[in-house]
Amino acid sequence: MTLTLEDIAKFSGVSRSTVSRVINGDEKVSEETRQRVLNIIQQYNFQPNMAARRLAAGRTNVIGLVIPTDGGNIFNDPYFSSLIQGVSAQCNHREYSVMLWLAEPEFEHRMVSQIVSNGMVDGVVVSSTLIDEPIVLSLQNSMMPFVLIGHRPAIQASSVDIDNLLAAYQATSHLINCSSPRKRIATIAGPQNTIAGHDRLKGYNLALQENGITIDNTLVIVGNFSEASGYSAMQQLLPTRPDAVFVASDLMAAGAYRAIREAGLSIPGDIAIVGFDDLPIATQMDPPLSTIHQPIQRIGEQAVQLLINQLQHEESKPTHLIIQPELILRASCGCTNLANNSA
Amino acid sequence: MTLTLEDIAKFSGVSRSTVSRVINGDEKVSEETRQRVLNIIQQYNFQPNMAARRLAAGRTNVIGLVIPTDGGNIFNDPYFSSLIQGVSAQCNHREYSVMLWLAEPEFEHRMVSQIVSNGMVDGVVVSSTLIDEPIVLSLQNSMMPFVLIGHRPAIQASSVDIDNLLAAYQATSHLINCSSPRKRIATIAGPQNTIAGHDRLKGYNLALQENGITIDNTLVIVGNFSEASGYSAMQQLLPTRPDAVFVASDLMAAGAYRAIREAGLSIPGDIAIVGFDDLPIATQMDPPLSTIHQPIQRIGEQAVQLLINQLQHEESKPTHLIIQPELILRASCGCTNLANNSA
DNA sequence: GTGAAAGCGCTAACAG
DNA sequence: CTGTTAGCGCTTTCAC
Repeated sequence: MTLTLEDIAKFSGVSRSTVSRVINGDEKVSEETRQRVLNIIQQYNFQPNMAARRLAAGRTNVIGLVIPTDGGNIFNDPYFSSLIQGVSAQCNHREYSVMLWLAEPEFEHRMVSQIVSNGMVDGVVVSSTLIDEPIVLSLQNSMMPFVLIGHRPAIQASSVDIDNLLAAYQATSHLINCSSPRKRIATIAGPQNTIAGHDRLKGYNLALQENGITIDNTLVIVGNFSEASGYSAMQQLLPTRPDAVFVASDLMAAGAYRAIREAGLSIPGDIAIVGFDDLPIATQMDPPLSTIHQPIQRIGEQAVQLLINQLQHEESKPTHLIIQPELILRASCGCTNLANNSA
Repeated sequence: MTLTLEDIAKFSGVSRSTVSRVINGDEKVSEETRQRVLNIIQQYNFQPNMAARRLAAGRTNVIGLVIPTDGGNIFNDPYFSSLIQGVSAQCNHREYSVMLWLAEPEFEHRMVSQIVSNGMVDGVVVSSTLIDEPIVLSLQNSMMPFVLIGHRPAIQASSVDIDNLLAAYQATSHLINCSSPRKRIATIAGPQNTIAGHDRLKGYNLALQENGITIDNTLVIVGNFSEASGYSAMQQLLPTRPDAVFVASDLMAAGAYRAIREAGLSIPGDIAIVGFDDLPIATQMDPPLSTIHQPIQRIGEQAVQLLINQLQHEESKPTHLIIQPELILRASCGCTNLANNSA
């Protein structure tokens, strides 16, 4: 039923190899032959069989996207959706397909051996949120090319990430110095076993230090990036009477809003807030949330680009893309300078 | 470097065929041989090469998940995230992998021919939101087994879906008859070229009819399921002074809340609301949103089950799973009977 | 129960 | 520039 190279060869009066050459863009085919074959291919809408191709050439034109789920319902956070979308879009452009692995811990072991040794993909993009991600280590020990989303200095692989530390530093500094300056700057941090959570807290600390503010541990609550955790973190924070909070994710900021509203306080009047991520909800919050913009989709796209370049050029030395953060000022920080506003 | 069947055969002192039999669970292998081979396999953590397997057997143990994106940034809606998660989880359990195709319209054609003819997947799950989804038609004309998410009576394929019409009927009826009954029942409907949008509007109409309320077209505004469209739809609705609104998605309900709040009206005091989807945000809205629960993740899982059963048993007649809706009563409908409450 | 042998559809030397 | 020839690693008759 489905056609093979052989059939196309027969139809166009050449050998199988020539058809293969045409398909793979080999230079050494006369223009005339090429056109003839191309026509036939198009006419029959011929698609070479991936499995055979893989077997013969060791290449699948498929990349894997690995997202560790850590047991949590990671998908309440649009972060991963955007990532998937970016990865997928770039793959479409480059004529690659994407194999998605949501790495539930229980299947992790089987998944890793699959990924690295059964030849389904040419390489993988790994969303490496945890500082100590076992999958990343396994990958490191394999021959499988991969690129990380999330910077991991210790790992010998390309990566793309936002500068979390700098971003948090800027956000916190802004709270301290903007036109509606604050004194008691709290933070709702992310989990400290994640790179982002860790670095963002470091950025917060740095900003306080540089502005001569001593760090008060009662003003630091660690959440888990979710709305619910932001809510309860804010409840814990309220008795300490902060007048500003740097929140390490927009989702947690939404939770903080809820707690503040319930306490009958106003934003930014009583408490100024700056978030992190610039999710779509940030513009719809009341008041609209000042936050750090993360071009998540672009990050996904760039990870794929790095990976494909690496696959095609056999480049050996890792590239590290660090994306510069951008602070988006809206109403929640009480800043009146809205030059940089958006939406 | 990586092992082959041949290697395992050598190590265990049998032939390649026997190893293959063991791996594929063929009965005709002596228990003793089986154990010996199994041990070696485990010891070396051997993974059979998928490409070779596919080529020889015509089976990949990979299913495709196709999500048409219609150009929109579909991923603001957690619906698709949950779907992906459900599909992925079930595939993990059944030892399948999932190939994800976000069908951007521009790549649709190429994607479809890939899907159906290059043998990367054994079958596909398609999220069929549009009534007239071209991909579904192409699939229909191919030999590729597939199951639909979203009911399509005209299509000869298994499907799983919620009973949108009944759900909308129940939601609307509740608004009319609950302990805080209403008269001017409006609706913010979904796009009428989607199955869900269409059926939910039908359910709304049916409920009005059955309760002897004449349908007033000024009380019907069509949105596109997004927060923003819910917001502007509600703005259009406000001048018509509805006292209740059935909103065809929770995201739109969030937008409606925003418009109502800005207009200085209260929920459910001035306007009662019932949403649709029961997204995580529903419980966090203020007041918590009464809505129709959709077990999206389960729907994804069941679609995979249907597909895999079909693949393994060569079943021919399509199965249609219709999931019964469940109305979750929270505070937004003004109903005091909170027996059914959640979260 | 087990092994030998014939491909699955393609790519990649190697000749010419 | 093009055709011939070996496989890639596995499954699956078909003998034994």
